[in-house]
Amino acid sequence: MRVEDVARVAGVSPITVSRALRTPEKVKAATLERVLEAVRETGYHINSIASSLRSGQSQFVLVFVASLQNQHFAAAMQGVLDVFEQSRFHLMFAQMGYDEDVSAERIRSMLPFRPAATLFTGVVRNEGARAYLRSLNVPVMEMWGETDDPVDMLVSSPIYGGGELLGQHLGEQGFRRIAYVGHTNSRSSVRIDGVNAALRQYGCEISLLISIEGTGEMEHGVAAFDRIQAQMPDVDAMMFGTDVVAAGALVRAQELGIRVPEQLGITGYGDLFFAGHTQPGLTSIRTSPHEMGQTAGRMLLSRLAGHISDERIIQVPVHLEARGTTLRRKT
Amino acid sequence: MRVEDVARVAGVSPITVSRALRTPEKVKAATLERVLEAVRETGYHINSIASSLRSGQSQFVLVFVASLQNQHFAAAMQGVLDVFEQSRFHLMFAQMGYDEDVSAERIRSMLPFRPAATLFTGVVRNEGARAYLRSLNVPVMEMWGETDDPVDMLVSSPIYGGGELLGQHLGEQGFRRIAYVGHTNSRSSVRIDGVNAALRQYGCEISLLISIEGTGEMEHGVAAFDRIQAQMPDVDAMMFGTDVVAAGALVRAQELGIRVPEQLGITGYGDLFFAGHTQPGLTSIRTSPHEMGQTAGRMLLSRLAGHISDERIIQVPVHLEARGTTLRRKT
DNA sequence: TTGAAAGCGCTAACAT
DNA sequence: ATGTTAGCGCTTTCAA
Repeated sequence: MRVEDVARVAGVSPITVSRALRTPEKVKAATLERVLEAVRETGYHINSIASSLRSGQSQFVLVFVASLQNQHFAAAMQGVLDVFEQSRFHLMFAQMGYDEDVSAERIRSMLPFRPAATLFTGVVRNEGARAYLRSLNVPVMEMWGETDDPVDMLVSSPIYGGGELLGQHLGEQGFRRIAYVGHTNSRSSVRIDGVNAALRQYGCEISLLISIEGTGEMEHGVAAFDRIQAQMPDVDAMMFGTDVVAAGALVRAQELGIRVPEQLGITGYGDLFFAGHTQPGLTSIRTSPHEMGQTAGRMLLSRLAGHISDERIIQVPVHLEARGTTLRRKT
Repeated sequence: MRVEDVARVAGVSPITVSRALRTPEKVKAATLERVLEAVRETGYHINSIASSLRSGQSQFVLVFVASLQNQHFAAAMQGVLDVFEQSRFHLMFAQMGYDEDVSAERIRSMLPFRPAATLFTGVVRNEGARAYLRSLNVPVMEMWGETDDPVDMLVSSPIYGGGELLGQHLGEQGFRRIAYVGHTNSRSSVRIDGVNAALRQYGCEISLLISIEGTGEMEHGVAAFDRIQAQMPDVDAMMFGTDVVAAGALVRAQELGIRVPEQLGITGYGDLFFAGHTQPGLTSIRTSPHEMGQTAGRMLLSRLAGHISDERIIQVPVHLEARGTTLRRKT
């Protein structure tokens, strides 16, 4: 089934069929009706390959995702899928590492065709890649990163602010000898800065920083717990970059009979499904990844529909979930 | 940059460039060398839109995923991404529901271009869709379902077998009054059949079946726990379709001071990251979703490379992880 | 408002 | 082993 077939059935020329489908307002109502009827009758579906080739505009949105095994990214991508579901666009997935260092070459290799838009689960730091993306002249969505200067649009979670909330809370609860365990790349260091800024009001900062890489697992929390106890016996709070690792540390504390939060405070990040159900409940920062994905998807769709907005940066707020692992004072 | 440009630099005709890239063995070594050098020099990347249009073969693998918020599916998709990373194929993601009832129309709407292959995180039950997929004449990969008759290929997790392992284990540990909480659609009912088959050797079957829908959450486990206790006060084991829901029930049991496993056994399914770390450890079935994704990806790639195998169905084995929530006898 | 002609970039089919 | 010609299905450009 090709436009030609539909055109014959409708008694018009192929180009009129094309117009009826892409820009119906440019076709007389009666003609439009005939064409749509012919489309229904023939079961025609556009060949978007041919369409893309000729028009130079594809219906592909290129999505670079750090890892689908990271629940936050997976949830966000589901949000993006939800939003694009009803649109004429298709999502193509490719991997980027965790390091925000997508090269221009990597992107270019994914661009045998001109994508309608691109989306990254991170900020693109590589200057060559940024320049290349700008030169493509299509909407670019970055997510999660903390930056004042996105290539185009940014939907982010206030990482610095999340750190501040935790630091503030720990300070308020009287914790002073604090260790931090997590990624220490550019993205995460912003969070650490936020923690320290808040803690300074209480006359302290993070005393010990332990760097872990890759996807955090509970075992990492167990190991980090022991390492911290060895290096810093007077530690009174441990902060973890993700809830999963924090949960591992919590289990370890309980094995060793260390009382939480009296002797030791523990915080996670991300407010995963189990955070409210551990014993005691794990203090964490609630981000809203699925909502972030939907927001990013909607912004892209709106832009693809030709709407231009001045709002280039959207912050989806984070919330402190103060629970049993740190609550030791009435507030 | 087009083939023409590369051809000029290499001093050959465009078709030779095309051949050098697609079927290097059909080009003389010296010519190949010159062409590849010219490609490097010009930074040429093939326009796969044009390539697809002309050749009728796209480089798109169409992936229908139930939900990326389901960790098993997300992990599997990451496995697929890993495998396709180095290939010339691109992955396009679309949604299918949880209900294994993808319609032919839904698939057709995603096929304005002819995909090189398709992959589903489930079994396609709809007969129209199955017929349509067969008519496309491209590799079709289904995953997870229990079926003797996949459209083409199937990488599955032995659902019946997983149920059997759990039923056998519970029987052996002396549990007899058993409730099951989970999905009850066609996919899951196979698992329940497996449980019952094993339990029959011990003279019992599942006594109470509670159906829940959608993504299981810990709260569902709490609610189901209370409902079971009310309807079946002499229950001695509760089985849950997913670890998350099981973890909710475990928390509830502890709140109520019910001793696990002495008074009550609890099982999950999926062996999520936390299963070995709850107190006591949660007995579960370990599937290997990331590995399943890689296996499925490799089978597709192999098929796309022209290798034909008789192995249409691959079972990625599951393992019983017997832990504290059910271990009450020396075995 | 509609149509005719041309061509997007590549590769199949057919030569040589 | 390499080249020539033509055309995939659509939509741009230009004309009526």
